[in-house]
Amino acid sequence: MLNIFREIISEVIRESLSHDEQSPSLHDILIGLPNENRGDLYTNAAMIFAKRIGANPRELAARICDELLKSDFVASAEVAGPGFVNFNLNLSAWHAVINLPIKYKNNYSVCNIGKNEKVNVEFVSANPTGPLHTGHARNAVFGSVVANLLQKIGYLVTKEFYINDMGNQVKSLARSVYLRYKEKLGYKIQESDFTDDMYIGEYVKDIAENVVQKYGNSMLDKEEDQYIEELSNFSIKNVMDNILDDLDYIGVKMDVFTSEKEVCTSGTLEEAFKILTEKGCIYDGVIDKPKGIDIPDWEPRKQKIFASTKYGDDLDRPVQKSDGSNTYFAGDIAYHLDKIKRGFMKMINILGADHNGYVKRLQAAVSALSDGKAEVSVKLYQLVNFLENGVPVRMSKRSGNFITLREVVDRVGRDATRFMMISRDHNVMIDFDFVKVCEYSMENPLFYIQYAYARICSVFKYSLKIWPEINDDMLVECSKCCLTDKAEIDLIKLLCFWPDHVSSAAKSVEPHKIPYYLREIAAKFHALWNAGKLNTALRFIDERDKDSTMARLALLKATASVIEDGFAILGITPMQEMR
RNA sequence: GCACCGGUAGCUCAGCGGAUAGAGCGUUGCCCUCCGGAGGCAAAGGUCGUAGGUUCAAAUCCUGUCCGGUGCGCCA
Repeated sequence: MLNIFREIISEVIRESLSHDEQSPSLHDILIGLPNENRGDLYTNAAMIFAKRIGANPRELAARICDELLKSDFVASAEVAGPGFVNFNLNLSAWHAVINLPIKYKNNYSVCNIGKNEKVNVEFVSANPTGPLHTGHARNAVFGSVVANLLQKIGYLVTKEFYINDMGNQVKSLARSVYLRYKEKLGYKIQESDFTDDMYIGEYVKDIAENVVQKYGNSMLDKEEDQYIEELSNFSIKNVMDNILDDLDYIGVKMDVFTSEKEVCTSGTLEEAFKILTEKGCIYDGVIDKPKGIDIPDWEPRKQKIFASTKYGDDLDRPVQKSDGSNTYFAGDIAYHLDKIKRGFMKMINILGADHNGYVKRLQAAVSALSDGKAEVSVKLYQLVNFLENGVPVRMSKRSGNFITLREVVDRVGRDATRFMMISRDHNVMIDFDFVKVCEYSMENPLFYIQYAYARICSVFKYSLKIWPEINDDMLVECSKCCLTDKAEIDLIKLLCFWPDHVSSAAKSVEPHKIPYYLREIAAKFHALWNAGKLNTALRFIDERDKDSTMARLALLKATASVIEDGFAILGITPMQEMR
């Protein structure tokens, strides 16, 4: 619907542009809801484009008004202030909007801004050394919703998990499992046998049990260098199975898992080094000591370094340690080359805010590898603070007493967890209060939206008892002339902007806009519900008047459809009743 | 020292170039002959951390500055 008006406005601007200038795309034209008493819709396009055209904004606005008025949908239009165009629609325009979500269902918000371009969304990518915890929960939900949104606007999305199955942490895991394994077989093990880098969660004992099942006591007499490889692989497999279950538990399904080890042994790493060396941005040198922080045992060390400052980083970064082995960064460079080779020119990585120092070097590497053709956008999300009725829950990773993703979901449910994790801008810390998240109150927007949906379902249940024959096609076809009240039109306006909001949330990678908007829709619905109590003419069901009931049911159907679409994006199941 | 993020109503947060800055909670006062009151309506409450700058227009963009969080050589 809004695009009809965008076309008209765009046409006016196009006529005024000289031929060599690019005409504005429809997405560049803002149409919004103005404040009360200024009309139904407004656009600032005249002011935005006046400068480029060299025209007077008010004159351009006047021309836009003239063209808008030619549309059957437009009742009136006027220039206001420095060049705003405010315009009002005929009721028939709003009534036509109602049909769209009913007819197109989840496709109502689909568009093709992405033009089927491939996008890789890498998220979670937890170390395979233990179960997912709370930080991963935010990561998982954020990543999956971003993927859903990008899909909506026409990108071909691949959801990917990078398995860090190399390096010391994997060996530590194997050593930890080995200790528990010996314990299972009757050896006395002290807590002090576990060094700081080792893992002491209960899951380590579970893996050890599996080792006993599979290997019996055949591992017992082996030296570390004999068991470490076998046990690492076995442990990683166990932990990854667990992580997959955890992801499933929170409603996340990955498309691709890529192993760091495979990337690093497939020749991609050498290829990446070759490309970067040919570009002259790999050299042997010494990193300067960072200023302003104390590193007591600092000493200069010669190592292989990537000149990431050439591509906007603050410091050059080592790709090899002084003993000649590769750093984690080296593997990650190879991994991103692998993504590029698989055809991803657009990549999104979801990382915790504690990785902020890593962003620039990664972008530098991708830029260098692809001559600036590929781009990786890193979305950092802030911490989640867990509270128990306002009191912070203490966590310590070392003691193994951190909260796992599974515990959170067990406690408050999958939908509540997902909603809470996605309801804030990723740049903002979340206070996740176990008590409040479960409350049935206004402090819990999820409940409020679910309640709206359940009420709509309830109305349909009731009305179908009276007229069992009513179906979606009839709701699309029926006359909506009786829908004239402000409360009704207000709700329709919100439904009208739904596709706009989805694409704007997707383009800016800001999924939290979805829950906020759904809350607004729910609020308008609840207002309408209550309006029917004061004014019986506004009640949804009038047993003596099937026609006006159908019109109202159509509005409710459209509302329910948008809520369903929004929940699908968020990965949440709408509830038909709240009991 | 440098980098990234935040600083908007008593509290938790939206808004991120547009016309009188919004919502929930909390406070105060109203609304059930109801298709689910687990709701709704209204009032009070703000020089958008601060100082400059750009613009017809700044909470929004730029620069400085203050406060809070995070990170900064062979951890991955």
